Amino acid sequence: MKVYDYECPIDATLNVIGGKWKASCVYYLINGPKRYSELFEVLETVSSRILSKQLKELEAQDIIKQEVFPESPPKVVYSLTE
Amino acid sequence: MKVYDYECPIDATLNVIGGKWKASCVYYLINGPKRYSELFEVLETVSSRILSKQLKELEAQDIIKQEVFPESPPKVVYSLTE
DNA sequence: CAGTATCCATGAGGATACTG
DNA sequence: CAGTATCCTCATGGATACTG
Repeated sequence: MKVYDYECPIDATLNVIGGKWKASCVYYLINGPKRYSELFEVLETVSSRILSKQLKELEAQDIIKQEVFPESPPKVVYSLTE
Repeated sequence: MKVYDYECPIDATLNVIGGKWKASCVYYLINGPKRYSELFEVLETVSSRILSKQLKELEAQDIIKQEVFPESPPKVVYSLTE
């Protein structure tokens, strides 16, 4: 949870959960790891570009982590970090 | 705190504190009522239009309340609702 | 002092099609 | 399946000037 370098804790907080779908992603991942497609479905109106983007940002902030299974078709699972 | 009519609690939450300055306003008001100009100063880089707008929205959501003292120069005080 | 009026910039988010 | 590439829209926020 590297959210240092913020003068303001509120800034830090909103930067983490401020994205339109970020809080929801984290929320769903509380119940355990989910595949990309599962998140995509449960979010219903998100576009794949946006979901992908927000997941990456959450990952960059060490909120969630990604696991790639080199299969065909590919399988990518997201889960919360500890 | 009328935040009904939301299918999603996360939506409700971000709608309340999602504005760039809203959470900060609420934060400063925890220590007691503040005048418009006090909030304006402490926020430093907010423009008056935006501050005004976000305060109104917080008011509309019953998060804060406004008190106007009919003096000259005018005095307007904001505080958290209970 | 506490706003409003105007006008402007930006980027977050979205739709759709395509690919390894 | 899990994204990327392109292109687009619009809300949010901002700068500045003005006013009761």
